Amino acid sequence: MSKIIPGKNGSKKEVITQKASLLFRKKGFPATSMRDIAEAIGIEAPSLYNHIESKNEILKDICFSIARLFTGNLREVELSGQSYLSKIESIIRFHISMVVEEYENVYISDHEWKHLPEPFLADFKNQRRNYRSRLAAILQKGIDNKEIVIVNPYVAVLTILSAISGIESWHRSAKKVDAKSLEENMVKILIEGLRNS
Amino acid sequence: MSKIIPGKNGSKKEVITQKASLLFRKKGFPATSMRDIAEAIGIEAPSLYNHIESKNEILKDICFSIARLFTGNLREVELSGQSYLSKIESIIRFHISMVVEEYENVYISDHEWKHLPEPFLADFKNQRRNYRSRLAAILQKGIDNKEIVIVNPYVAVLTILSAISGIESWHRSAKKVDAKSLEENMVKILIEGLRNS
DNA sequence: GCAAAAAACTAATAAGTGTTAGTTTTGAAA
DNA sequence: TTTCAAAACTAACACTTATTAGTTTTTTGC
Repeated sequence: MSKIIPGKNGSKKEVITQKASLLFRKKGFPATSMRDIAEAIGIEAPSLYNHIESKNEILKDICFSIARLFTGNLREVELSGQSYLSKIESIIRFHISMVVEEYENVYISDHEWKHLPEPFLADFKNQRRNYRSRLAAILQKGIDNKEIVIVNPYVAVLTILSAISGIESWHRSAKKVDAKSLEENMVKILIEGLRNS
Repeated sequence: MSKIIPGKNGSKKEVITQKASLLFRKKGFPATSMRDIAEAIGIEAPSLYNHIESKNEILKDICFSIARLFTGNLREVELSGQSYLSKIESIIRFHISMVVEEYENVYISDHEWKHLPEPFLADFKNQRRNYRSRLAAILQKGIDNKEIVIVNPYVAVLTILSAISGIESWHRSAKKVDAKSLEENMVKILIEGLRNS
C-alpha cells in the first residue's frame, strides 16, 4: 500500500535503519522481528528486502557507523596538544554528547554488538579493544606526568566508559536532567576523581 | 538417559538456573532457547519442565534473587551509623563484590530484566527506581552535610551504578585485574570525585 | 500517456520457538 | 524383588522466525 517516504536527508535504507534502531534498543536485537520493523514503518516484512540485505546488516551498519565516529574523535584528540587530563575530559564530553544526540544507536553499539555475525563480531571486538587500549595509554602518560592520580589505567578506562554508557538508561527518565548539567556533573565526578591534587 | 546430578548444595532446579544463567549472559535471554539450556545440561528440552515452570520463571528467579540481595544490603547500610560518604563507599564495595562473586546473575539482573513478563516487569522496575531513590537520598544528605561535593545526586547515582555495572564486561578479561585492586581503584576514582575537600 | 524501474504485495519455505501429552526409564524404599 | 514416584524420553503442537519467489502496484523519466 503505502510507500516509504524518505525524510529529506535519508535514503529509504536509512529510514529502515532508524526505525529498527529504536526497536533494537527497546526490545533487543533478537527479540525484534522483521515484522516488528516493517509494522513500525507501515509496510510488510518482505518489502524491507528491497532496501536492505538482511536483519544482520542493519545491526552491522549501526554498530560500525558509531564505532567510526568514536575512533575518529579519538584520533583527533590524540593529535591535539592538550594535557592528558584535558584529553580524557574531551573524550568524556564527546561520549556524553554522543549518548545524548545518538541515543538509540550508541545504546545498540554498546549492548547489542554481541549479536553481530562473524566476521563482523571479531572485527568489532578488535576495534573495541584497540579503543580502550589507546584510552589507557593516554591515562598512563598522564599518570607518568603526575597530572593524573596513580590508578590502574585499565580500571580507570573501564570506570569512565561504563559510567557514561549508563547515561542511556537514565536518558529521558522521570527525573529530567538536562544534557548540559548531566555533562557537567559527570565530568566533575570523574575528572576530580582522577586529578592529582 | 543421564540424570541431572545436583551439586551438594543445589536442587535440580538450581542446576538448571545456573546453567541458564551462563547462557543468558553469553547470548542474551531471547536468543537462548530451552534446547540450548537442555543441551548444556545434557538432557532434552522437555525434561526441563519436570523441574521448572517456564523459561520466564528462570529469568524471574534470577532477577528477583539478586534484587533481594541488593535491597537487603541497602537497608543495613541505611541503618548503620557511618558518615554519608562511608555509606556510599560501603554500597559501592558491596556492588563490586556482588559483580565479582555473582557475575552471571548480576549481569542478567542488570541487562536482561527488560524481558521479564508482566507483572514482574513492573515490580522489578519499581524496586529499581526505589533503590536508586534511596541512594540519591543518602547522597543528598551528604551534600547538605558538606561531606560530599555539590553535584546532582541523581547524576551521581547514575554514574556510580553504571560505572560498577561495567565491571562485568571487564571481568575475566585479558588484562587480569584482581578483584581487590579493582575494588580499590574504582573506589578511589569514585569516592575522590565525590569528596568535598 | 508510455515504458521501465522501483518498491510494494501475497504466498510460501524451512527452520526454530516454548511447551504439552503420553510413555519409558531410572533409582530408591519396602 | 517389587513398587512407586521422580525424571528422563519421543512425538507433536501451534506459532514465529528470516528470507525467497513471483506478481502487482506505484513512481519516475520521457
